[in-house]
Amino acid sequence: MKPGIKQILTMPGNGELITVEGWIRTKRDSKGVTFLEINDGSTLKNLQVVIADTFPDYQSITRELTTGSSVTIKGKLIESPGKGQAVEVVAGEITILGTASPEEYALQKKHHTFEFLREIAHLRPRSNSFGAVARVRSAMSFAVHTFFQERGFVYVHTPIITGSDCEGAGEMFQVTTLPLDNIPLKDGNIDFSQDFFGKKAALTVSGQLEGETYACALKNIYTFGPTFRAENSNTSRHLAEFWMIEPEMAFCDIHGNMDIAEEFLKYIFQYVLDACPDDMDFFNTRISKGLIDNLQHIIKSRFKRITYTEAVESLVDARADFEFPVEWGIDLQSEHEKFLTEQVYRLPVIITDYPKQIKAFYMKINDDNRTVRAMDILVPRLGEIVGGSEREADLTKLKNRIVECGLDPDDYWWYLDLRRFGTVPHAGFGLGFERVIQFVTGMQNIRDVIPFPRAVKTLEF
RNA sequence: UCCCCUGUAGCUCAGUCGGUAGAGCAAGUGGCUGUUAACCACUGGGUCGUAGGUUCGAGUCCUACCGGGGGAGCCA
Repeated sequence: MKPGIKQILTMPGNGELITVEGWIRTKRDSKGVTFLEINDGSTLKNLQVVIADTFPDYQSITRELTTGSSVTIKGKLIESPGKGQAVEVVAGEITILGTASPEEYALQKKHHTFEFLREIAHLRPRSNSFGAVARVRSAMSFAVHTFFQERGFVYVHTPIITGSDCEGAGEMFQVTTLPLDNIPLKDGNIDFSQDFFGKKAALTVSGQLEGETYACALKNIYTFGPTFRAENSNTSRHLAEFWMIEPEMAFCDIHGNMDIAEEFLKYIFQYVLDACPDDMDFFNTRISKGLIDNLQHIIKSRFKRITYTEAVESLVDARADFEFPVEWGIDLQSEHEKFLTEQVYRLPVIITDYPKQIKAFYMKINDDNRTVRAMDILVPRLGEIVGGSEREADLTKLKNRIVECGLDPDDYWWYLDLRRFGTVPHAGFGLGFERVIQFVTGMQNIRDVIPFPRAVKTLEF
């Protein structure tokens, strides 16, 4: 493979003949010389190409070298006499692969808002911000795998299409091949026996239940894949299609669960700082000032661990003017979470032992019979970034909880079998990948950290 | 789904008391001996989101709908 611009920029400017391939970001003319900034996505940085007016067909060729056009340029790599860069290329041979009409090409060399760039999602990866997000997202994906693989976790592919109507994590997108203009009915209800799977199917809202089955065989597993929620939520923190990381560990309790989650987040943060210094510097200076210091501070600190009861006490003691009054039993609202992470602790906070009535049926019930072994990690600005728990391993208690939650134990027959045969204490958590990217990059809107966001009434690309 | 804000040139916005539109950037042309957010001069560019309504007259006021943003709920 020919070296990309990232590599070229590290080479000595000793006159070696090289080939640059990329897209023109800007062109600057002076009398007698034209400067191009070429970007190929390998790095945030551009490579400067110099064209002297002695170049054959100088006038006509520089006219076509507009922002956005694609080129192959052969030339000598030399030390730059200018101040802004160590090396530059003296153009010897220029091939214009594709022009980009300045009157029509939307992504001109000026500042654009993220809202505008969202409307040209097919071109926005050619901008600095979205190139940087793409590289950071890729590095973070790799870090997810290296973290778990280094620790012996098995990567399990849980299904995208699920038949269990009862994962309970949110509204589901239905999957069907039934003709929507002529749905077969039986006794007035939709006859799913005629559908592709012979029963009602949907896109997964979580791979957790399936993940537990593999943890109860391979001990430590993780999933990392797309997840779908048909919630009508329109916020900067929600997507209808997002990527989730869900580790599940057998022979592990809530404390081991918290340890892994904290270690994992710190690992990811450190990895990105090491792997993407230019991009992170860009986010630090252009998107969110103080971002890097904050990440480094978090990496060095121990996350604050408190129980739900302690959290409620501290919120009550604060006597802050909350819109939603605080009392034991309520689910913590955004304002409460922000108060804890931004005012009280100024660090990620792990809250454990929530009231059972505000948490899912599968969480292990504590001896007090009113709280469960849940653990959520809250971070400043974004709120909940991790949700997890030690799972109920006792068959009878789990059955009772299913009934208590108004669910039908028959629907969970295979899930209950995990407790019927060789049950073990186990725990796990789910982590929204895009939220972690938001946190690491400082990007405000979740729709700008995924290439093609899917959200309510949003499916153009 | 609810609350608030918003929609004017390719982009970001201004537009006063209701009198038929303006700036910066981008683009085009010309200039400038090496620029780097280049610089200087000039030029072109508008169905004021859509549909109604009030009015002699609507970018401006009213209503509905659509799009965008922020917050809330739900959650990851």
